[in-house]
Amino acid sequence: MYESAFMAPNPTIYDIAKRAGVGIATVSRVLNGSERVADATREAVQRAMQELDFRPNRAARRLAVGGVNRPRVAALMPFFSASFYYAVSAPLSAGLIAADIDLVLYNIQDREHKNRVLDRIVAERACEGIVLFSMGVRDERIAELGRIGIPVVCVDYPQIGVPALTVDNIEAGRIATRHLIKGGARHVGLITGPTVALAFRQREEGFIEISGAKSPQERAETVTIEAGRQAAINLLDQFPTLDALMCVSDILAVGALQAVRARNRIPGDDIQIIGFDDQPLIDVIGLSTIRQPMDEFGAWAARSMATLLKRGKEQINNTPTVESQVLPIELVVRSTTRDTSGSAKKR
Amino acid sequence: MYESAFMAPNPTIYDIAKRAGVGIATVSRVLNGSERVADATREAVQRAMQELDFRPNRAARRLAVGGVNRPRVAALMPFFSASFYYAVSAPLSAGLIAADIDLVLYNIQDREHKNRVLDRIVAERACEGIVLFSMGVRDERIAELGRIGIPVVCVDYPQIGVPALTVDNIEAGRIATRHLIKGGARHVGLITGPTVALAFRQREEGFIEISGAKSPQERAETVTIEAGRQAAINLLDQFPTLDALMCVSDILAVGALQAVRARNRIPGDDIQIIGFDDQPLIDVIGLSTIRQPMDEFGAWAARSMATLLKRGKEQINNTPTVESQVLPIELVVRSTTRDTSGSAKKR
DNA sequence: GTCATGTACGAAAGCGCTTTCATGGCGCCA
DNA sequence: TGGCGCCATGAAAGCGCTTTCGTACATGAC
Repeated sequence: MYESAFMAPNPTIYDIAKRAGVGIATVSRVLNGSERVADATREAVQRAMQELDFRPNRAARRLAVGGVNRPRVAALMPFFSASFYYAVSAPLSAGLIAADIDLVLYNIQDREHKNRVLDRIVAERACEGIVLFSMGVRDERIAELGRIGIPVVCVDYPQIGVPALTVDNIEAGRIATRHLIKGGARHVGLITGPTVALAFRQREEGFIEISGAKSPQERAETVTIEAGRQAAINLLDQFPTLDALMCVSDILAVGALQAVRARNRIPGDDIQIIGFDDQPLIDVIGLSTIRQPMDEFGAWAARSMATLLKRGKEQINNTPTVESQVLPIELVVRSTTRDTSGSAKKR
Repeated sequence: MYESAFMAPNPTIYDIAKRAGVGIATVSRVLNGSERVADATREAVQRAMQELDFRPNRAARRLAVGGVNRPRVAALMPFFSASFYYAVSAPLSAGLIAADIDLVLYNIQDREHKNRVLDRIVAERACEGIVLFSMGVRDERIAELGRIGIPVVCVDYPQIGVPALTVDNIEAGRIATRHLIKGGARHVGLITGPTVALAFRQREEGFIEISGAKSPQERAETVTIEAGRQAAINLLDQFPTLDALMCVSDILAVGALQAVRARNRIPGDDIQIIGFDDQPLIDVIGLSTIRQPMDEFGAWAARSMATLLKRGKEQINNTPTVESQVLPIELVVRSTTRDTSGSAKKR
């Protein structure tokens, strides 16, 4: 396991009782702040607890008090994607609360971290369900989750044998690229993001499909405005004829926007820029983008989990009750691209 | 308690075993996907589970498997404040993960919801610690939390007897208002937000202190761009001489910005606008604002919790080890106000 | 000094599950 | 046909805590 350095087994109330020379009932009373304990005794117990670095076992406690067995689902989401974070987790949280399910949130930092978290969840039976956002998972683990009856759903990432909600990111990449070209672009460039995210890789794929593999591209290693700006600067300086930029995320696009302005070029006029997601505030910035329904991601995950948890037994019977879905995306034309087709939504 | 309608006590594996005519060990094996069960038996057990709507008790399970006793802290944060949400919970989550503490997130919808959640946490010993964001709590409950040894910290909201991290929102309100006046404003208006948030009320208070109680004001009932826009429209139409707007949140200010433009007035020129928080992307929008260090809010909460949990025993001894702090705020002048004092930060 | 009253505390019985260990039935080889 | 081993299964022992119940002792009234 991946536990703290010194695996000294936690002391129990028996250890405390022995050390303090009292019975376990008394230790328990001290633990729960009961009045009916002599001061001297209480102090002795507290000293013992301190010396042994005692910390009560929550599971045992709950078992004993008979606390309600409220289900708990773990949401694993990548740390890098700020845009996702709020838009998705707010409705997720709201939906789960409505279904009386607790949400344990894990901001996954990297692949190794993800594996650790999953291992723990399995080993400790820490949660009744798992929502995976925008990431890959080793199949064996998923299988194991299924075997011990922990339902899993994926969002923004397909996983065999698991209900998933996704959008067609390849198509989204195509649409964005075509839009730029229809708007008159002759030389389009790509700013892409960390390869961990399948969505980014797929948007990239759609882009290349339309614009050709030799189109200039730059990869931002983080999804930040600064990284987007830097990538755009590189691209712009290296390829002066560039007249359009597709960025695989709005945040990167905002950085690109700044870079373009810094180079005294006019966004939407002599150079087009498009992003992805349509995250909050992007509209007021005026960035054209491909919208994906991020709040629906969260809401769907909450609904699906509630369903799966409710009929946990059918799940055991291999009768999945939640279907995978592919949500439509939408081109949103604002001021950083030229609107050519009358069909595109103008905002 | 606040449990599901029909409080039929959950069936246990004994009930299942009896119904299926097997021993509890077999039920357990089925539950854990063990191979060593005859198909017929497995099916019988599954049927019984289904019929009785069995769902395993997590606490018992964890007790039995001896899962590690990783501490768990609950974060209660209000639903309305999108700006807060990401900026604060990302570093909180990161900090807690680093300390190997699980984060259970509750998006609090209203006062009643908050009370319910707190009651449950106390009754079920669901968490080892609690972080309260931007909200009020009945004192008795806080006291009770202390008695059973659950540490509490507050962020963006002071609470007697609890370490808290706050900013001086009254002073922030004063600073913003003075800045507008120094920039030449003769007639300043206020757009404030839901009264649940103490921070809003305090910024309002600072505003009134400087500008006088009879200054025009409008209250947005939600913290959304649209609500801010509407409030600004009302104000602008009702008071044509208004030449500055203080909005208690950036989001409201963005709405106000749109309203101002819609009325063909020039932000930063014939009408100044200032917001609060300096949330992500606000800089690229160019809004002047009072920055509060939101990521420090989350980081502090994580650090404090880790400390408090580590020395849970001193806590019992009433030796608090975490001190309350008041963080400095900062005026950030951008394009929607006039920069008069050379001291203000220009971005 | 006796008896009622109270108070501090320990023994022990669970809470619902996992897991080890023992058992009985069965197929298989000699 | 006897003996062997294997497999499915049940009995029972915990996991660490809370809580009831009863005991021992101290206190007060008479």
